[in-house]
Amino acid sequence: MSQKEKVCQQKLIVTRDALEVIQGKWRIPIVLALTFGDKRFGEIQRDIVDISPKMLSQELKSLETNKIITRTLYDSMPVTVEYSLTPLGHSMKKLLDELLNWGVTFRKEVVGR
Amino acid sequence: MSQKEKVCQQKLIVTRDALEVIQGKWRIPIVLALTFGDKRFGEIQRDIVDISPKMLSQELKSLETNKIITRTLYDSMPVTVEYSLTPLGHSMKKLLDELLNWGVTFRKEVVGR
DNA sequence: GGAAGTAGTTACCGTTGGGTAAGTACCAAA
DNA sequence: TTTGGTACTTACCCAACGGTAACTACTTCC
Repeated sequence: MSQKEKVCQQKLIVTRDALEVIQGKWRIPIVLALTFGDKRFGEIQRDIVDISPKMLSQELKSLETNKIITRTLYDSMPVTVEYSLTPLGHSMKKLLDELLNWGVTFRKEVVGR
Repeated sequence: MSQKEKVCQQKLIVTRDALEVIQGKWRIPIVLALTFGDKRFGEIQRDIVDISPKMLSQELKSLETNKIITRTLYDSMPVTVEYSLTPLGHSMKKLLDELLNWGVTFRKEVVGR
């Protein structure tokens, strides 16, 4: 196997690992919403209007187990829960920026505006 | 709605549009493989060892309709087909780099190398 | 007491993403 | 004529992703 092919193989492995974690319709949008500051369940739901509470709950859990966000319960009245990005979550910002950037490019090229 | 919330909304819209195009297990890996040069069907299959011909064919078509790759048929003996990135496809390189970068970070943090 | 807001959970169901296996069609070399 | 290489397509099936709707539990406000 050539050097080039080896590099290709390694990049593919790492990229596919990363993809597994951020796959799906909702995980990236949730992380993006949290880059604007810590938010409560209801706030995220209001940002991402068409996500159901079931999916939001499910995806928040998945992001928590992958150490991308943390869940903090405040014993206030009424009980509130805040979600925030971990350092690992914050480390996704450049990735999110590039995704947004490319989204703009794609929009111009294909969608036509 | 505050200025911040408006920005959040707009970013969410564009990002979700972009996500739709690159979603799934295989599209990003295929594009990544093609950043190493134009390739034939069989070559991509050898790079991404566990992709089935069905999925490869299906995802190549999807990438073609979204103008990310082009399909060129060479009337040689035997007939060969080459897939290559369009300018829009090439514009994904920074995104792929960041995904790889983050993949490395994630690996260190969670998988534990 | 009833409504409304907090943060979810549960049950049910349908679509689609993806896997397996086999088949197609063409050509070349042995 | 059989094998092998090119590039797929087709049929079948299952699990996971995601949607809808209803329900829970607690508290405060009216």
